[in-house]
Amino acid sequence: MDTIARTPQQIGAGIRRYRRQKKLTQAGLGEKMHARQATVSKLEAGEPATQLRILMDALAALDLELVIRPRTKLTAEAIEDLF
Amino acid sequence: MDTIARTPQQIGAGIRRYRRQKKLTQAGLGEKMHARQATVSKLEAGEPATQLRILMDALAALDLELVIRPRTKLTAEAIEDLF
DNA sequence: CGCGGTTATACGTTTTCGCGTATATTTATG
DNA sequence: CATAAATATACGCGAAAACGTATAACCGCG
Repeated sequence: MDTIARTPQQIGAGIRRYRRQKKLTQAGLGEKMHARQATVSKLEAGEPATQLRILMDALAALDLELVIRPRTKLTAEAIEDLF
Repeated sequence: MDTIARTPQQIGAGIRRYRRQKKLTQAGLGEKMHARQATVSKLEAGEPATQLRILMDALAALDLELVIRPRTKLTAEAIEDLF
């Protein structure tokens, strides 16, 4: 399932979901992307000052990609995803 | 058209494309998102250490959103977009 | 319960942001 | 061309990340 993100928190939540799907720990992901477990923790927590490099490294390590697109109207279903 | 991004450079290029579509200058976008023109410039240049907050503020100001999804195979068309 | 694995947090250091301010450089337009 | 507008770059500063290392808090499972 694709994840819509409009805030750093939502990005973090998405990363976490995909990481768990792949049965990886934060430490395991950290190793793949050459970052510390603590850094992965902050990324997933949605720390707004996290650097883009960290995000992109995580996405690459999880074989994910970003799409930038015009904001969609929120469907009832999408609203559910916010929680 | 949606933009696929796997690197900070591609994110920057996407932002720039959407900004121009909206007939905004870097300074104009900067004002909307409470950042300096110089900061917008670095974001669009794909500076990897740009902070997530800056990216999300820019997306919000441009009425855009992110989607996180598994990497797609590159179609011939998508490969064109890389250049 | 108790424990092993996972995740959150801490401290000191190095690195780098984004800021204000200012200017160089590039690009568009008359 | 000339000139204005837009974009890239510079310097010094304060704030905060990511780092190594370590430990505390949490969570599932026997």
